[in-house]
Amino acid sequence: MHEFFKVIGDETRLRCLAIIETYKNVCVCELVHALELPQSKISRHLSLMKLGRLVSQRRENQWVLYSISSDLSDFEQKLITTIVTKITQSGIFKKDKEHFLKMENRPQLSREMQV
Amino acid sequence: MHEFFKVIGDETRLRCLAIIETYKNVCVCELVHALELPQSKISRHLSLMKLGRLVSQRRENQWVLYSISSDLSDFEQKLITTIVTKITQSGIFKKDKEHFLKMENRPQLSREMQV
DNA sequence: TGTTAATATGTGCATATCCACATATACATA
DNA sequence: TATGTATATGTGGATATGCACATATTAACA
Repeated sequence: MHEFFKVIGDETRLRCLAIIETYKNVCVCELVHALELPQSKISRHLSLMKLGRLVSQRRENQWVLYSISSDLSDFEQKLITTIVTKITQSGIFKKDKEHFLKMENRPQLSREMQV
Repeated sequence: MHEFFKVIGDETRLRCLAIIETYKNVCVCELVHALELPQSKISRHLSLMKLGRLVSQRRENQWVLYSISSDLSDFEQKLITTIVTKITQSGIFKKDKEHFLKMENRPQLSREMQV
C-alpha cells in the first residue's frame, strides 16, 4: 500500500498521472509537451509508474501509449479518480492541459475521450 | 500535494498514522510497542510527519502525544480516513493494534476514544 | 538502405533517504 | 540533587532517488 503512495509522491509522476487519467491514452511525446520536461525524464518516470503497476503501456505504430492500469483494485482506482479530480483544480495542471492541447501536430491516437 | 503522498509513501509512517488515527492521542512509547521498532526510528518518522503537517504534537507530563493535525484540508482529512480504514483490514495493522493493546503499564493519557 | 521521429536506457554525479547506535534533553519523583 | 523514563537528535554509513547528457532501439517511410 505504501508503494502506491511512494509512486505518486512525486510531482512529475502526479502530473503525468493527471494527464493520463484525463486523456486516457497518452504517448510520451504528448507528456513531454504538456509538462515541458526532457523526454528522458518523462520516460523514466513512466517506467517507475509502470513498475508500480499504476499505468500500463501498449504500442501503436511509432508511439507508446500509456493508460491507467486496468488491474488496479477498486480502492486504488477510486483513489486515483479522487486525487486527479483534486489536482485538476490546480494551476500547474491547468497549464499542463493547455500545453497538451496546444501541441502542434499532435499524433492521431485512439483515445476514449477528447477533452 | 505530492508532498503529502511522499510522507505516507513509507510503511512505518503509514502504520504510525493508522494507530494515531485510531487512538487519537498516542505517545511515542506506545508506537514503539505497537510497531516493535526502535524508539529513534519511530521518533524520526514522527518528526517527518510533523514536518509534512500530517500530525501535531503536544506534551502531557513526560509524554509527547501525537495526533492527526487539525489544520489539514477537508480533502486531506478525508483521504486519511479513507486510507486508514483500508489499512485497518490488513494483517500488519491488526498485529500493531494487538501489540498496542497488550502493552504493559500503558500510560494513562487523555484520549478521545478507547478502542 | 538511409533518414527521421519516438522512445528507452547507460552512465556518472549530486543529493536524499533510511538506519543503527550512541548521546543529549526534558520531565517526574525520590 | 540523583535516578529513571520518555523523547529527540548527532553522526556516519549504506542505499535509493533524481537528473542531464549521450546513445541505443524501434518503427515508419522515402
